[in-house]
Amino acid sequence: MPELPDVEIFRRYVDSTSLHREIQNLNIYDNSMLGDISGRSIQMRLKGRKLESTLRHGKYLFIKTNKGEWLVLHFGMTGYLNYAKNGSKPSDHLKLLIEFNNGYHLAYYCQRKLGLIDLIESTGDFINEKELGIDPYSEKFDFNTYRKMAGNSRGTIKYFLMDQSIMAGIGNIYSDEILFHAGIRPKSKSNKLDDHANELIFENMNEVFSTAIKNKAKPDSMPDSYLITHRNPGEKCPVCDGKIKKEKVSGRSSYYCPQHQKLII
DNA sequence: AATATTGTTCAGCA
DNA sequence: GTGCTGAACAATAT
Repeated sequence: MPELPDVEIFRRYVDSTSLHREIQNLNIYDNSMLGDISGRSIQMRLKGRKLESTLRHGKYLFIKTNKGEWLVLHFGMTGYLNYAKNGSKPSDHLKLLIEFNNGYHLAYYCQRKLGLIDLIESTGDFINEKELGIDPYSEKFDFNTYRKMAGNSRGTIKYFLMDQSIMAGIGNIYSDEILFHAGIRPKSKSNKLDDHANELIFENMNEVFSTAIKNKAKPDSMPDSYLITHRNPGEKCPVCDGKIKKEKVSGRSSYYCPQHQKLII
């Protein structure tokens, strides 16, 4: 489920646990998740180094080493991090283990192996190669930029929000959440939305991100007025009298409330 | 036993 | 080129 807010939580987690300590040992347990580099090479290049800072773009987490290289982590659908004492029993699906010289380690788990572990020289080049669009949770992102992009897109608003080459970071869960609060149905046409509708989406996008991040991106900690814990067909809408509906949009199961979310075509 | 999850990438079609 | 669908990738739950 790791989308923008989840990865932002991971980023802060690394910041508060794993920076400025020497890497004593590093192991990779699955070569199928590597980018254009061998596990051995990552190990050799990171041993004895320190992690210095972090950066997030969309659903990607970049961790800079004191050599200037960046460790890249993508979490696919099931990836997560855990910082713990060495020797503590590792869970299943351990893919990467970074042991520090203070007796603790940072572990990366990924059950369904759809993530990525990589080591790169330049985050800018990486973002270009992956054709990632602008990160919607950044200073540079303003309403005018958003409005222009939405107006130029001919597909559904759901497709637009989830297209990583337009904006990077929004997935199935949070696109539904944003549209739920904006009161617009997922199948609405992106370029048919007027300024008011676009403003609603833009505002709620920020609201949803900051709320999710504030609550550590844990579904159970989110306000009850959020869709995230009510993603069941037929369940009562948490903000009106409607009933939650499920519909395939852009290849994904999309949940919305037909009562308070308007279809704009 | 089939289906549904979750995200990315790619093939194929209009 | 754009929009969109469906498949593949993996592993698990219902």
